[in-house]
Amino acid sequence: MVRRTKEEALATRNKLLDAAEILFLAKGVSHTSLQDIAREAEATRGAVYWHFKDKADLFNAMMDRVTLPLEASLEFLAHDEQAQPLAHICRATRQALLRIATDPQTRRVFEVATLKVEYIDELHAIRLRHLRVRASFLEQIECSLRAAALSQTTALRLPPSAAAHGLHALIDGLIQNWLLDKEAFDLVDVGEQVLMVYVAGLGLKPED
Amino acid sequence: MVRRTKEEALATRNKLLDAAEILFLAKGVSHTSLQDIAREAEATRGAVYWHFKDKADLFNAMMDRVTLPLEASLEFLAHDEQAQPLAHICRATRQALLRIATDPQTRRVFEVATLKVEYIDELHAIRLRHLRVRASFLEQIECSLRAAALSQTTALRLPPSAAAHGLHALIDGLIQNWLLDKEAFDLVDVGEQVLMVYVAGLGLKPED
DNA sequence: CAGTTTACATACATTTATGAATGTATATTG
DNA sequence: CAATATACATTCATAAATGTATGTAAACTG
Repeated sequence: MVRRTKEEALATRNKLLDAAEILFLAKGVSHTSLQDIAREAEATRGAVYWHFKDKADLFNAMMDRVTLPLEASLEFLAHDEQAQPLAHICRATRQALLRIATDPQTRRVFEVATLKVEYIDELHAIRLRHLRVRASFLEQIECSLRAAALSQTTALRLPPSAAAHGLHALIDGLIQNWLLDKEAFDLVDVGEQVLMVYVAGLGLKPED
Repeated sequence: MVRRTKEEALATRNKLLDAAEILFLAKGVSHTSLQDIAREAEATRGAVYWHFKDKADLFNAMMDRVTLPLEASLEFLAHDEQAQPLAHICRATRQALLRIATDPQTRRVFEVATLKVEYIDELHAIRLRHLRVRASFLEQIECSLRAAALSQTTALRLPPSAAAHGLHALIDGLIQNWLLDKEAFDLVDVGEQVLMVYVAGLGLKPED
């Protein structure tokens, strides 16, 4: 009917993505129709098909709203030379866990991405991005661990690559398990504690 | 047409579940129709609906074929009083990782359960079981950690509950990340190494 | 060995999602 | 201010999945 201005169009797009987040979380991605999303956003499928090619495209856009800023901050941290690499990892981890635990949108999208979607060819992009982010994260951890060992003049008890995989698995596993049952434990507190334990196990002393 | 004997019927059922495993893995659960499964198993939807109430029922049956024996062995371990609780955990973990890494059926089903299905109400059973198994696992770990600390007359650096959550997250995270990219690292080797690191970080000496 | 149940196959009715096509009123542009 | 592009809404055609209902031949049972 009424043609919208560009701002209004952007608002419509965001309402569609908001609706998608909520419905994906509640019913799963593949059990949510574009009709459902349009209805929840008080629009029609016409609007959906105008803004997005199909459901996969909409899904990726939904992911972008959350992960793009997150990846950006990760990149930022990666290029930031730190005097205390270990404390740096701990702070970054703590911040990430805090954000997941407290920001509803981040939590919603993470939960959708881990529990409410099937990693299939159609959504291949999400898998690729997941792998890319992980690779970059692993690289940074490994680098920081090497630097920390060097500055403490101690040898890591593990090859740095394996040590990094373990640290990443620890954090990742905590997040996944917390999403599965948020009452089970406090994500930020337990996260900080077990991270310290793991780092100590590697043979490193806590900085700061 | 031809009525089958009971053994043949069981064989049909298993062929259907085999087909489901393969198709679920390839296309995701919700993008696999019962038609697809019947065709892959060289049967018809009639056979599917005879053996299973619907897709959710079939999915649960598929899970049962793998997880029931696994849970059974877990229960078995739980009731087994061990003189060396720490070594006990390590052996059990190693065995689980080895099974996932080497048994194709176990790997398929784990991959489906973690990456190829949406945790929604319809499949609520899988979530409940997941939580139940996790709770039982956590309980056993916590118990073993306490026992190990006691026998070594050292205090854990963490409350046992948090320590258990960390250990579980570590193993779980490793499995999930390995399933995401099996070339990235060796599940059994890295698993064993990082487990040792974490345990050491808790303040425990390796037994055995 | 007749009756019953089993283990499916086939056919049907219904629902639902999708994508494309078309319509349209208004913002935007030159 | 005319022309065009935008931001949708509506309609249509098609495909596909589901559940149920029915058919059936052979296995099992008393």
